[in-house]
Amino acid sequence: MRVRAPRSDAYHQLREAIVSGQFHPNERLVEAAVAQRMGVGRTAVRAALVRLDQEGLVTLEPNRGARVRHISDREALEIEEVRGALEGLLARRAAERATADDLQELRQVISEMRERVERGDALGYSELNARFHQLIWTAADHPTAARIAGDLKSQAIRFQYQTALRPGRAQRSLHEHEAIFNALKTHDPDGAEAAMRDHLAEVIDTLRWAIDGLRRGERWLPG
Amino acid sequence: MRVRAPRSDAYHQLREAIVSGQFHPNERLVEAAVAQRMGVGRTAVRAALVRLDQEGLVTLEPNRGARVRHISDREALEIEEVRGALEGLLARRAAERATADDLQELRQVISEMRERVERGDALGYSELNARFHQLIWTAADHPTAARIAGDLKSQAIRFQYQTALRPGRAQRSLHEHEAIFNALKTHDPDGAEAAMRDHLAEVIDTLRWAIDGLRRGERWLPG
DNA sequence: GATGGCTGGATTGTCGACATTATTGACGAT
DNA sequence: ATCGTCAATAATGTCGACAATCCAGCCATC
Repeated sequence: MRVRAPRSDAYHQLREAIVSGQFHPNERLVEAAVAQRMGVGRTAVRAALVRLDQEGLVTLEPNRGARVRHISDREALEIEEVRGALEGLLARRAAERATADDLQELRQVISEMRERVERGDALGYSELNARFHQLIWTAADHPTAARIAGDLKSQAIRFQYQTALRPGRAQRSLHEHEAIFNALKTHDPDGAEAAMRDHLAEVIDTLRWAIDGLRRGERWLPG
Repeated sequence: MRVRAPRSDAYHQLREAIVSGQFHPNERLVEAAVAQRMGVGRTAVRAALVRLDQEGLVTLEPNRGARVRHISDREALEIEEVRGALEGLLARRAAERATADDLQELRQVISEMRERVERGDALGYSELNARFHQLIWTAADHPTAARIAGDLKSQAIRFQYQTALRPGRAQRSLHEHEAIFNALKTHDPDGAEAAMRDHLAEVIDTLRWAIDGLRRGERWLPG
C-alpha cells in the first residue's frame, strides 16, 4: 500500500486553506499567485480550481477566473435543510447497524460533551459535535450520503459559529444529541431519524434567528 | 444576456455521451482519443474529466487515466436512498409554495401519464415521470437540493430501465404520483413528503428485486 | 512451467510559450 | 463633467513538447 503524498498536492492544500478561512469569501484566486504560494505549477492549480468549483467551494467564471464562493444567507439555510435530510437518513441507518463499539464511542463523546457544556467551553463542544456526527456517518456505512453531507458541511462552515456560540444553544444541543444517542442505542431507526431531524431543525431555526439578528445590526459575539 | 456556446465545450459533450450510454461502464477514456472524437484539445478534455470525476460520472486514478464510473448495485441503492431523502424535502417545499400554474402543469402531466399507462407505453411514461419530478423541483425553488438530486439522477440513469420496465410497475407508480399530486394540490407539506418517500421506497424495493432477479440469471427484458 | 526482472510502446502529468480575453486608466469629444 | 474610445496591462485559455509513469510482452532463470 502506498502512502499518499502528505499534502503537497494543490487540491487538498487549497481546499484546506479555503475551509480554514485563509481566504475571504469572494476573494479572487489568481492562478499564478496561488501556484507560487503553494509551490506547485499553474496546471495543478487549474485542476484544483475545477474540482473546487464542482464541489461548491469556488466559483469559476469563464475568462474571469476563480473566486472563493460566497454562500448567501439563503443558501446557507438551504444547505442546512439538505444536511438535515441526509443526516436523518444516516441516523436511521446508523440505528439499524451500529455495533457495540460504535455505541461505546458515541457514549464517550456524549459524556465529554456534557463536561464541556458544564464548564461553558463552547468551542470544545463544537469540535465534539463534529466528532459525534462523524461517528454516526461511520456507523451508518453509507458512503454516498456521507460524502455529500461532508461536502455540504465544508460549504457551510463559515456559518457554524453563528449557531454554536449563540448563548444557551449548547445546553439544548446537548439534549438533542442525547435524544439521538438514546434512539441509536435502542436501535430505533424511526426514532433516530426523527431525533436527528429535530436537531437539525433547531440548528436551522437558530441560524435563521442569527441571520435576522445580524441583519438588524445586532452584535452578540464576544469582543 | 449572452447565449452560451451551444455544446462545443468538452464537458457537456462528454457528459452527454456518458449519460446517454455511448460509453460502457468501466470503459477507459483515453484523453487523446476523446479529444479527437470531440474536436477539442487534450487540455479541455482533462478539465472535463476532473469535473466529471468530482461529479461521480467518471473515476480518475492518478497516472492511470479515466474510466466511465461503474456504479455497483449497492451504490445504486444508496443513490436512490439519498434521492428519496432529497426529493422528500423538495416535495415538502413544493407543497408549501406551489403556484396555481405549477399545479396546472402537474395536473396535465398526471393526466398524460394516465393515458400512457392505459395504452401500455412504458417508455413514454418514463419520460413523463422525469418531467413530473422536474416540475416539483421547479416549484420547490430549492436550487441546492435540486442540483444534488440532478447529479444523483445522472449517476443512476443506467438502472432506470430495471425499474421502469418491470411489468405492473407503471400502474402502481401512477397511483403513487397521484398521491403526491393530491398532497401538493392541498398544500399539505407532511403529506407530500410522506407520499414522495413512499414512492421512492417503492422504487428502491423494485430495484432491489430487479437486482436480485438478475443475479439469479432471470431475464425479463423484452427481446 | 512458473517466477521475476527488463524493455518498448502507450498514456498521463507538467511545463513554458503564446493567443485570447477582461480590466483599468488616460485621453479627447461632446 | 460625462461618456465613449483606445491602448496598456494583467489574467486566463490553449497548445505542443517533453518527462514520468504504467503496462504488456519477452526473456532468462530456477
